[in-house]
Amino acid sequence: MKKYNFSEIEEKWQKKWEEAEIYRAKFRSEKKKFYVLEMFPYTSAQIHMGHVRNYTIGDVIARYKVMKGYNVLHPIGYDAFGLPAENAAIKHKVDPKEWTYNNISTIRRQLKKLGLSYCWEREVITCTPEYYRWNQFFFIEFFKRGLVYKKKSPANWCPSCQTVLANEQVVDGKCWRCGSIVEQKELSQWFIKITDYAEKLLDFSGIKNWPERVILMQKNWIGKSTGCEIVFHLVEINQPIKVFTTRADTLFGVTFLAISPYHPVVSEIIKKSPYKEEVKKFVEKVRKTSLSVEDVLKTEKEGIDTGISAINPANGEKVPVWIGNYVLMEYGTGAVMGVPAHDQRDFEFAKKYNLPVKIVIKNPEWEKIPEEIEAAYEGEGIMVNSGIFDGLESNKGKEEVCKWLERKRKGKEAVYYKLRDWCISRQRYWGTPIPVVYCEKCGIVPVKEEDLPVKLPEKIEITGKGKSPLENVEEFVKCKCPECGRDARRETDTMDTFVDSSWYFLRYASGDTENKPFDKKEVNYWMPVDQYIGGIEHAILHLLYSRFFVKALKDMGYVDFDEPFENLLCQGMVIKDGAKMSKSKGNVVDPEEMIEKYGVDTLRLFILFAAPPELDLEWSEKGIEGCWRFLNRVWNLNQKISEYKSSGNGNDKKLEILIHKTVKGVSEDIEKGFHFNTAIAKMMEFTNAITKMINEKNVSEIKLKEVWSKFIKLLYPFAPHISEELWEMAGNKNFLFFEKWPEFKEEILTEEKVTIVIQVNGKVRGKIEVPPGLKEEEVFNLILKDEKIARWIEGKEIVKKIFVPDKILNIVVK
RNA sequence: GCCGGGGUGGCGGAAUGGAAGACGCAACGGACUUAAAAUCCGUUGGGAGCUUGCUCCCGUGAGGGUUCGAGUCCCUCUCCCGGCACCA
Repeated sequence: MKKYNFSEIEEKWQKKWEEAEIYRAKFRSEKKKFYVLEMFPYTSAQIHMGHVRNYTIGDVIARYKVMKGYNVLHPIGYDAFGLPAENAAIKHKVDPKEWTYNNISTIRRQLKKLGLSYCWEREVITCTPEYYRWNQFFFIEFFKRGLVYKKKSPANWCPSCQTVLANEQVVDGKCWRCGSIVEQKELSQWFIKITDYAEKLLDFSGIKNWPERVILMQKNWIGKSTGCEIVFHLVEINQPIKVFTTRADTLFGVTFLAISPYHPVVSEIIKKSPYKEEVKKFVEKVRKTSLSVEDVLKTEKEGIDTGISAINPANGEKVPVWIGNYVLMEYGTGAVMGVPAHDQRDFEFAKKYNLPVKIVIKNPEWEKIPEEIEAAYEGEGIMVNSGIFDGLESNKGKEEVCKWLERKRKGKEAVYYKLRDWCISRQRYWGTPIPVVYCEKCGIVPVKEEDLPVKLPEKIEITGKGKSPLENVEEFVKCKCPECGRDARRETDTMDTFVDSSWYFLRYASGDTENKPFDKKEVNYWMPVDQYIGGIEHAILHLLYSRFFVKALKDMGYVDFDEPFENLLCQGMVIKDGAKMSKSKGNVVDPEEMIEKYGVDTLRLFILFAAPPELDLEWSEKGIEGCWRFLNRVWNLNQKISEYKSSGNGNDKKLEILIHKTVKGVSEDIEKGFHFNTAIAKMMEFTNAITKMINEKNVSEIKLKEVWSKFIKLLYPFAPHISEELWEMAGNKNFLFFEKWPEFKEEILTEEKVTIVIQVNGKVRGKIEVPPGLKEEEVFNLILKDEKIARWIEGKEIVKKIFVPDKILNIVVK
């Protein structure tokens, strides 16, 4: 008997598939399409098990959908710009481009080894001028419509390296390379106005099936809150100041105002404050401290009395104005009303500085208003000490106070979002140059469309010192103003790589990309992506930015749909010994080694079988051996079947039911939630059962061969190489890829016999084999003859019987 | 703190409110072999009983509830994982 020689088989079919170009996607408007997409790999390293899992899931779906008759698009590309290339350049003196392309060729070779059904002709590499040119094009389109703008914003700055650091390069508030304390430095940076789309991004009605948690995470990230904008009056400065609150019902409990050290009015306050020096010192101190997340949390609430006072518009009361380090400038109005009795932060602040606590909402659990409280009461209640609003429910009070203020022109209803504009400036080399020119006369001028792309200069020196590597490239910086033609300077910031990944899926979906970002007609045909697959780590940024891009492009008339990804599957991590695979833990399993040892089909099968896609997958060498054994059994069974001779046909019907059951099970497992693990289990059950039947020699060879060829088709999306080989061995000349997925008939599934479970008082007391479709009475009469069951009913009063046809009979006795 | 998700054999994991533990791994027994590996055939949640292949009891984090019947639905608690977090 010939042994299962996986390496020979896999090499053979990968070559044949490539030669026949079977995966090339074609635009065919009359055919129903299916777009399967996996998040493209970052070109910083080799392929790891996480990628194998991601791409295998996509590949099964793609192959299955083709067999189901869809016109499938299944592309791949490389996320090729970004920091790692530049870091490698600094560390090992290699050219970022060379480094990136080396990695790409490794990754491409690995992907091909995995036997994935990609349309390679559509490969996208984001660091090519052919691609990033369109990043620049869209930037300018956005610019024209006021969707990009420049503003000062703090950036992480390492004073020793003299460079800007990305958030991930700041470790414990220190520079990852030299360990100096990272400072915040105000830099003028480019922003995309994603906040204009906050409301549209909160609308998920165009999405069919995303994990609930991803939608939730996006909603929280956007963070819409409806409340009231209230105008206080600053007495000594004689100007108004706005605060935002979601609890206008607590307005009468305000005992101070707290404003952010970054608030524009601070300079005015310093001028008028009786404690000028102290206030100035405090503000400077706060502004110096690092803004990293951990630090902010650790920082204790601190503030300083400015000596300035404000008038509460509700009751004309004068309250002190403080500057507080806990007031964010980036959210709301940069100033908050302090209500210690009903806000825990304000409470802590008030306790620390001995500010009064005034209760204006009565907790229903209180019998009377307490003299003192130990914590703020943030719940609902009845309004007290609130003038005309006394006795009103706080819930209603929120709106009533707001309306009342509106009539007095001292406030209005307002909506605020946590979402901030998207900073796309990177003071880095390896990215898309921002296509803008600075002219002394004309100011900020976008590069003309016909002059795109603004090419990234090659072979430049990257030291990691100084602001941006591009600033030192004279030929790049020096240019002419597109408007007036005078000497001008080029922008040296490059774009965030999230810009690249916000529309790559549109580029894939376009056959013709010669002189345009994509072909509208083709993109409208293929899009939206029917199934997107990737890691949960992109739940917010990448997915939100892509949604924004598509919505903005729709508004600009480039596309006709408004969601990029209709269905999303977030696959779990591949872990070993309970931890994510990583070099530092030394628990990495190299996919290529596994392919060498067991073959791709076995690797794919194991990775699909070991856990459902959305759960973490524990790597197990023993587990992969189990899948290896399964494929060998399939291989050996195939030989047995090809040599099988028998005239018996007693089990033909049973075999027919078995294959229909398997087809149904596998199809449904794929359809509802991609339960590949149970689909594979069903195929294993099938082979176990068919083995027995072959040994019994009671099936006809015609039936056996017919059923077996259906099974090979089921196996194909999971283990395509071996399936294709078996298919050919059976004498077929065509590729399995173009075969129709087997169908099942429900009526064949009605078996000759069903097992009815007999329960007495809900406990299983027996089971009987009967022909299907028996009535309750018939079943009951049968069990009376069955001693084992009957003795549980004997001498008891039958209260009632519950009967589920062909399934269960439960007899309730007393 | 807030918001999600989840606790099922020795392990990975199955179970439209209807036989808990499919399938795989590990383990054990047997066949083949001089022997081992590989392969094939069995057994395998825990406990008790005897006539040794059958009977009964217990069992899905803990406690309660709904139901003829709960891993599944409801309530309380507990532990684990993930996200967010001075967002006014």
